[in-house]
Amino acid sequence: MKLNTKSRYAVMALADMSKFPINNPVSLRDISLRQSISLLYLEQIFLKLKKNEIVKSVRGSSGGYVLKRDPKNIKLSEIFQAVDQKVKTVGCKKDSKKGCNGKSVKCITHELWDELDIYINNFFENKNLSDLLMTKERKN
Amino acid sequence: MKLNTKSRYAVMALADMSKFPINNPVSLRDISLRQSISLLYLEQIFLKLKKNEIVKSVRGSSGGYVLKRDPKNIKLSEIFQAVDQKVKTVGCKKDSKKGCNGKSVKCITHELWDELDIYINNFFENKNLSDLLMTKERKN
DNA sequence: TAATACTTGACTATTTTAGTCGGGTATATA
DNA sequence: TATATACCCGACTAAAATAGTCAAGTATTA
Repeated sequence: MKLNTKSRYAVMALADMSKFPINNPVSLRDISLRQSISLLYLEQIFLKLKKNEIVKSVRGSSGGYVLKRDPKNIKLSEIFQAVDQKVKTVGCKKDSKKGCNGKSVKCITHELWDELDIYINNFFENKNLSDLLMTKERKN
Repeated sequence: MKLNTKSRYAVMALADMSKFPINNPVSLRDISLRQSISLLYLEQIFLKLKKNEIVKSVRGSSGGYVLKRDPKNIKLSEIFQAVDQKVKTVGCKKDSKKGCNGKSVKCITHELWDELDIYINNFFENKNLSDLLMTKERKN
């Protein structure tokens, strides 16, 4: 059970941005340097974040990306969805009336995986970007 | 974020076994047929479960595998550990005093991933094999 | 007009996953 | 005691997913 780098980097990059005054464009180059994430990879990730209305872009020199909303209003679950990281622990379809793996009955552990999905999603639903910063501040 | 088949099959197979009287060897062939899991793959999985003292084997004709403990006392977290499925959502080492990715500081989201790991592990710590069967019975 | 920075699709190497294969050994029962 | 059943185990492999890179742009500002 592992998180992929895309989601991890997305959260890291957005957390990085949150530390700067809103409306102040932050360039991917800077994020790349500060967080040690490949610039080219970041570009890929931010396109998705943009499409999903989490950030907006400011083109041209001294441009960059800007959070589209207050960090308080950006849930981690949104970020994950944006970068295609579904939290879907197994193949058999969630809530499917039909069975799993083409059979006519639900697999014996079906309810368990459904429950797990909900449980994990819940974690991300209840955390927003500003929560991350607060934790950080308390510690240092 | 996805569960691998090894852990899923392990739980499915053990849940299947739990339905039979304890001390009655259940053959992998039967589990394979009932749960539609490749026999050869099951063998791989059960070797691990055996090494980790979750089942014991009865060799020879009319042999099979037997749960080593009451289903009530087999936590899902044990099963996951047995089949090498660490719940470790990211690369940076849990609780590491040093930084992440070879840097001297913790990555900005480090605490978050630690928290997530604990959260998920908690789910598996608090569920045992017999819980699965009970859910099943309530529903049918 | 040069430099900065976003835009986009296609491509690729690496790693992980999900198995299979082959050749065993042990034991019950006919 | 033969034989079928069932566990044992390491090595191998195809396919999919991941984690990026590359090339060739466009927009904007200093």
